[in-house]
Formats: sequence, structure tokens, C-alpha cells
Amino acid sequence: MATPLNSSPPPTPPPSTIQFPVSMSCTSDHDHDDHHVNVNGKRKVIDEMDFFSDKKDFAGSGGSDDGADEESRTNHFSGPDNHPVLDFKVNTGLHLLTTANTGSDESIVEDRVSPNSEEKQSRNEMAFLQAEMERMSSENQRLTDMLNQVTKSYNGLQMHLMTLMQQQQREADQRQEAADQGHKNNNDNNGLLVPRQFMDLGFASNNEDVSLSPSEGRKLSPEKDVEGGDEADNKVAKNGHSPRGVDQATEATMRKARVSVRARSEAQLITDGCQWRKYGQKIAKGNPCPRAYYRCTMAASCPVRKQVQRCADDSTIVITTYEGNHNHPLPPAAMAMASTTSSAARMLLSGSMPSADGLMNSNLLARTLLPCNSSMATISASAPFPTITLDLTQSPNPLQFPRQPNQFSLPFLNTNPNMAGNSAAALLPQIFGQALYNQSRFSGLQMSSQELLDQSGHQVSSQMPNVHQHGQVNETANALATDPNFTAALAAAISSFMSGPSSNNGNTNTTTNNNVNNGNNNSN
DNA sequence: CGGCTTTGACCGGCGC
DNA sequence: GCGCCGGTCAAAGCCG
Repeated sequence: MATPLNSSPPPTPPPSTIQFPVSMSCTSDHDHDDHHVNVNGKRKVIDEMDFFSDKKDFAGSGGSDDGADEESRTNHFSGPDNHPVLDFKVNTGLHLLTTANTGSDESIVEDRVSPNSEEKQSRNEMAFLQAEMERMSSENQRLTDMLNQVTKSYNGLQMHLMTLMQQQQREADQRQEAADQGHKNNNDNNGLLVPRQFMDLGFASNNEDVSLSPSEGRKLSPEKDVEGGDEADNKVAKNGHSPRGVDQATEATMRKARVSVRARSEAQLITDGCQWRKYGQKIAKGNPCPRAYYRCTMAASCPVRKQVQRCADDSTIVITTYEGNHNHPLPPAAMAMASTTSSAARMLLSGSMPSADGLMNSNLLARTLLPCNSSMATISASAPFPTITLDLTQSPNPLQFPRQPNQFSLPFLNTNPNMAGNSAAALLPQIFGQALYNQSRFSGLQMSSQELLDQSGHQVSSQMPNVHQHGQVNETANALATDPNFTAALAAAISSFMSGPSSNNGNTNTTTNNNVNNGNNNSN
């Protein structure tokens, strides 16, 4: 009786439970009924698989008594009733499996025609489904392997590029130092100059300690985590003019550097692949919409924080501001955001640096990142903290994938659970890196590409094997191109990246995961 | 019971 | 020195 089960509060009312037994009894009486039931049960499975749809036609002859009654159903699908018929068809293909699995039982049942056929049917179906499952599993495994391989290649490529970049940087640094001493004029060599400055900001320290670029250092060496002293560091950063002093300054600056993303979304939840915990909410002056403060919870010591707030003028616009760099491994979905963010932060950092060319560099970087529409990115040095703002709201159609109405995410991030979340997001850094690399070949912005690689690869860097460079990328692209889903994701990522406002680039940071609404945000 | 959100209080920076 | 403001803390409550 249901009553005894007091524990179950809401669920099943007594009647339902009772009814089951009743129906069961009926079925027991009539084999046919059983068939129906069974058929129904299996039917769902069949529907999902949709394997038997082709076999409908045969159903009629099935000879099972039930067949007539449920003809209608069968018409739709190879309905359960039809199974007998289906069996014939299926049996030919799956017979071996079926017999193997259920042989013993069948021999006994054989006497009755209808029961046999039904059982056979069900078994055949089972076998068929099992075979199909195996097939799909193997395919899934294959795809997984492929993905792993691609990931490996990507990581390896990043490492390789990093190494090459570092070498180049060292050389460049040495040259420039010599040049600087000789009172070299920077303007003459814009191409070289830019890279160098980037290096100074992000990698100057690298020469001595490659992985130690402020943000990078944190990422690569969590133990180095410098949570405290933000304020002090910040001050240092402000004062640090000397290139050498830049290390600390850069670190502090990176910490405070912010990437702000403006995206249009009415959705309450925006996922960026990271886990966030809300630790505060405030109503900022001049904006009735509350500002929510989030902290990355993927690692206890992760310094990354973000603010989410809706635009006062247009509540459909969500402004997400990222600060800091993750010091822990990120899921693929979050990689895109993290790498983009860090890249933007570095870009910002380069522009925020004391050097006179800072802004120029920033602008150049902005153009590099957002080749199609540099206006999308705005770098502000006037704010308390250097901030780069990426405005995605201008993009005509940032989102190319079909979206779920209540969920928003950046184009390249998690738009589509299936694609965007994984492939697209995963591809982003790659695309981004490739684009930067290509561009760097012409513009000399090797730093930026390197930075990107570093950032995106920081997590993985430790494990990266050596891989061929461009070839790898191309191979990866080819491999991905073979898969329709990947292709679609790639196309979307590229389009959102290039065509749109490089918003994507800017997104790097922000967009990824934000939930905003009234200030309430959920990270993923 | 643990994790998360909410929300008022607190703190530090900044401008007057 | 005072008040404003942004940002953070932490207790209380909620939820699964």
C-alpha cells in the first residue's frame, strides 16, 4: 500500500500504483496485451533509434494478432506491433546476435508461434539495438580519440610557438637594448617596436623567467600565487617606469587590468565554462541595475573575479568585467574565454604601460585582435584600472547558432551545448592564435600571438609535447573540417570572430560565462 | 549538511 | 576630517 511509504511525500498516489498491478494482470491473461506492453516499452527505444522506420511496410504481414489493432501506430513507427514483421527484416541482419544472446529461452518458447515471434522480435530488437549501441560507442570512441589528438596537437603547437616566440623575443630584446642604448629612435621601426613593447610588458620578465610573465606566472606556478598586496602592487605598477621594474608592475597591472565585455542578452544565464560564486552585490551610482560580484571557484586560490551589470540605458545589454588570470586548469569551454581574456588583458597591459607608445601598441593590438572592426574595442587608461572594453552589441549578428531562448553565451563560447560549448570554444583559441600568427607575420606582432598562446596554453603548457607548427594547425583544421559539427562550429567561431566585431576577441574575457540579471549571476 | 545567494556592514580610496 | 563610493566580508537564509 502506498500509505506505508510515508516517506514519499508528493509522488505517486496510491491509485496509480494499484492500477499497475491491474494492468499487469490483464496482460498476464492475454498474451497480446503483454505484447502491447512490451512493444510499447520497446517502442520508445525504437523511436529514439528510429532504426525500424524503414521497416514499417512489412509490418502488416507480421501475423501477430496484435498487429491489426495497432496498425495505426505501426504506421508511424515500426511500432511494437510490427515487430514481428520487423523481426524478419531485422533478423536477417542481426540474427546472429539475437540467437547468441537469447538462444536458450527461445528453444523453449518455440512451440507457440505468436509468443515466439514476439520474443524473437524483442530479442532481435535488443540485439539490433545492442549492435547499434556498440557501433555508436565505437564511433564515439573514435571521435573522442580524434578530439584528444586534436587537443594534443593544439597544445603541442602552442608550446612550440611559445618556444619559438621566446627565442625571437630574446633576440629582439637584445637588439633593442643595444639600440636603446644607442639612443635608437623607435618610430623608425614600428614593426619591431611593437613586438618589443609587448615583450617588455608581458615577456620582458620572460627573458629571465619565461613563464613568469605576471599573469602567466600565476597560471603556471600556482604556488606563486599572489593574492594579497593588490593595492601595494597596484601602486608599484603605477610608479614602475623602468623596464626592469616592470616585472612587478606588470604583475600588479595584470592583476588589475580589466576586460569589459558588452553583450546584448536578455537571458538570465550566461555560461562561460568557469564556475563562479557570487560574493556581493551593489548598486553602483548612476545605474539602477545592481552590480554583481563573482569570484572564480574552480580553484581555491584563483584570483579571477568578474562583475556583471546590466547597462543602465539598455537593460538588454550585459556588461561583464573580468579581472585577473586563472591559476588553474580550465575546461575546454572555459579555455576560450580564459585565453581571450588574458590576451585582452595583456593587450590592455601593453597599452597601459608607462611607455609613450603604450596606447599605440594597444590600438595596434586591438586592430590585430579585431581586424575587422577596431572600433569594437575600447581601451581606457583613465579608469582606476586599465580596462579594455569590447562592445559586442554592435555586431549585426554575433550569434550564428541557434540558441536557447533563456540562455545566452558568446558566439564562440557556449552557444550551443553540443557545438559551441566544446568545439567552437575549443577552436577559438586556435583560430585566434592562428589569426594572430598570420597577422603577426605581417605586422610583427609576434608577442601578441605568443601571449595568446601562452595564456591559452598555460594550463596545458606543462604537458605539451612538441608538435609541428603551422602544419599542425592545418592538420587540425583539416581534421576538424571533416566533421560537420566541427565545421559548423568553426564557421560560427570564425564568423563571429572576424566578421563581427572582433567582439569575440574582446569577449575573451567577459562574455564567457556570465549570468546577469538584476545583478544575479550564476556562473555556469 | 554543504554550497550558494542574499544583504547589510565594513573598509579603503578619493575628492572636497 | 568628512562624506561618497566601490569593493569585499560574513552572517543568515535558502536549496538540493
